[in-house]
Amino acid sequence: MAGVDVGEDFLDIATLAPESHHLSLTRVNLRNILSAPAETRLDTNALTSLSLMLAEKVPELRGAIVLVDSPRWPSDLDWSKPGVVAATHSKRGREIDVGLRALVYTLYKLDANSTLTTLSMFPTPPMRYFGAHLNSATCKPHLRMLGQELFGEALNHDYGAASGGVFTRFMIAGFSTYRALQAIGAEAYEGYPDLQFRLWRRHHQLLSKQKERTSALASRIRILSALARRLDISGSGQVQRLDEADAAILVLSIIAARQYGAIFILESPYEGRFMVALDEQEAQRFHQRNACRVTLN
DNA sequence: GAGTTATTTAAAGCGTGGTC
DNA sequence: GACCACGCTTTAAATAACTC
Repeated sequence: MAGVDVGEDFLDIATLAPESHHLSLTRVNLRNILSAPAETRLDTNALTSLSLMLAEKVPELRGAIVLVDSPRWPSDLDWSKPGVVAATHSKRGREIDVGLRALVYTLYKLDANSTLTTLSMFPTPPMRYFGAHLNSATCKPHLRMLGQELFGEALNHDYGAASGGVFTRFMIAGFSTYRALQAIGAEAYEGYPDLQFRLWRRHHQLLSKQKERTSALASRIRILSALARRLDISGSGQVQRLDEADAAILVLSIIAARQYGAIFILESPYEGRFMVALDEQEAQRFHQRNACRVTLN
């Protein structure tokens, strides 16, 4: 079982091996795909380099269930088709996002005292956003290498100047991570650390990363430590970064949900699959135990 | 009460300014 | 020069606050 927090330059991976009671943290430097050994460079490519790096640095990932904090593909493309194919199933936003909002809204309606009110998610941008960033002269070399392999000839199109913020540019690394995980036999799901922290915080405060930057990490470490204690898992004390905390909550909340909560899987053939871990109380409100699969569309 | 406008929230990174 | 805090970038949706 593993959780992956995706950044432009790094993947932070939290793993818990079967029967193990220790959480391991690993940071993978994505810029290292530029320096693949010369003897293999001809036979290999950026996505293969990434999967080799993952398999070498985190061998437990082979055959693991992995939650990734990134969407699987641009919002206007169809994941079910090979290559770059425009999606036709949904014109307004992702089905996964709509499904998640409905889930959170239902939980709120079932408990008026719930602190879980609405769900704020940054929308996944369409292909033109990623195309414009990848075609920009200032694009980071390792992102360009990954992007060229992901999108191929679709990048020959003129997407205009890269506009807007760079918030969601990290998703190029996310799309690549799904491919690399697939290549090493991992079963990947999308996950959302902020939602998992809110669902598992119990009486602890969860402070905003944006507004209370200095206390945000401490508030997350308190939630992780409490959860790890309940599960009798060591190693949560290593968490020193927000990225590590995000990776750790993904894996710990899923393990906890398997023991005394419920797991929801939102599945869309066009967008991929999303996993949510519910704490005991929320699971009881839904009269759910173990896992529940919701097929979208 | 209906309609409009403002505010809030998530995501990662970059540039600036202050301190040591 | 290194390090840290801070403000800013985008989008969609829910809600709060406002006018008429």
